[in-house]
Amino acid sequence: MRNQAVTYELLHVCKQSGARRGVIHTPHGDIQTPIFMPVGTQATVKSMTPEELKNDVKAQIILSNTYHLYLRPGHKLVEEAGGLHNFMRWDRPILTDCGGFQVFSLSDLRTITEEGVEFTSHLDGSKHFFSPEKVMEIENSLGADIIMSFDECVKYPETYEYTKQSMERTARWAIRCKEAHKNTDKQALFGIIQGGFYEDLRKKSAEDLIKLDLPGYAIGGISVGEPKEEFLKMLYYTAPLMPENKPRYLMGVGTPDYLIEAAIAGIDMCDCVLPTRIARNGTALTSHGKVVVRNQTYARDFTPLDDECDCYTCKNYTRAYIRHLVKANEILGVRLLSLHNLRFLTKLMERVRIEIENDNLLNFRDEFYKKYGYIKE
RNA sequence: GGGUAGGUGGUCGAGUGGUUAAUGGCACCAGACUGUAAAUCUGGCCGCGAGAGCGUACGAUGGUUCGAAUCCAUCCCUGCCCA
Repeated sequence: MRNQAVTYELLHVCKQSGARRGVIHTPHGDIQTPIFMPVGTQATVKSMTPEELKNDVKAQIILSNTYHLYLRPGHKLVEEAGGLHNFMRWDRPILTDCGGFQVFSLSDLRTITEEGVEFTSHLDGSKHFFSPEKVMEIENSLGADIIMSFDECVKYPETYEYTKQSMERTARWAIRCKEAHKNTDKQALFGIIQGGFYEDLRKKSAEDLIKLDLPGYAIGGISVGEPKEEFLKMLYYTAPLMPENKPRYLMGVGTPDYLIEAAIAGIDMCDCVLPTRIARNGTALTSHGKVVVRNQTYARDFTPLDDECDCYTCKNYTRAYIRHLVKANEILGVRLLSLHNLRFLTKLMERVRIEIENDNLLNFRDEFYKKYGYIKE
């Protein structure tokens, strides 16, 4: 094997749950896993500075997005700026998503063929074409430590036939991505397992991609609106199909319960926009469940968002004050809530890592669910 | 004192004889949000009722009319202009 940009080191397997405790080595430092990765689509985790992400959230790696940075400001510009790390002043690892999710969610603006995807810019209506080769060119310019191969994220529900066709095409695109990817010593290309909610397709997708011997693998196309039991079924089916000696990434997962389940299934990395999005919409994640702090019940609540949280927001501000900021449409409200929600999830994963080391993750899950207010599955 | 423009639901503001419990914005109340076209979107927002519906409402009072927030009279109040 050539000198790989990214490698995985397994430290411990939880005897109770089978969850993995590990380290991912990258050109911009190590990542302790399992981990939650904040999303910074447009080269910024909305409203957060890199210092806040490092010192307060304690984020080890963040995501950014091929589709959005290609359209604006343009990947060549980012390259000129010295790459994404330099451009946004983030010196820890970055992962860029390939735009496959945008291909899926902006579906009325695109046409998919074997060659690639023609789409219309949501910014100015201009026509563009993404092929696997083009996506690699962009991701190479951006320079993230981990880059995702170009895939199609199929919606839920979708027919067996279409899902099969799409999954096979995604596998063919992965081959082309691997061939087109230039900076293998600096950037690790991860493959994305698709196959919708059909076990045989998931299995086939995993097999096809594993043959490519990529440095890491992701599960895509779940957590797209399906019931939780469907999600869990696919998660627990697919994760064990993935190589044990490489990072396993579950894309787009986000809620505390899903993150814990992902760890138990043997997943190392998750990302989600949820904490920052619901922050902007006036909601906090807490150890006692979701708190819609914008609601009137908190108008005179002079306690922190979460009494167990160690974040800057919780150490300094009350629910009443944050509610006031949110109601008054003050930027600080968005920032304080974003910071808290992100810290809540990174802290949750810190705890998950400890519980794995202590072979106690299942007990922790039950405790967490009880306190959070989830009904145990 | 004279002239003039006005007084509409929490607020701003449409409506100028019937399809008006009354457009819209804001405020307010709640819900949603999972590889970010999201500081967004959806619903509610006079009272009672599960509902059909009933009751009350467009400054006040009195009228015209089958029917008035809309027309008439008087009164009250507000802005501006002139003395």
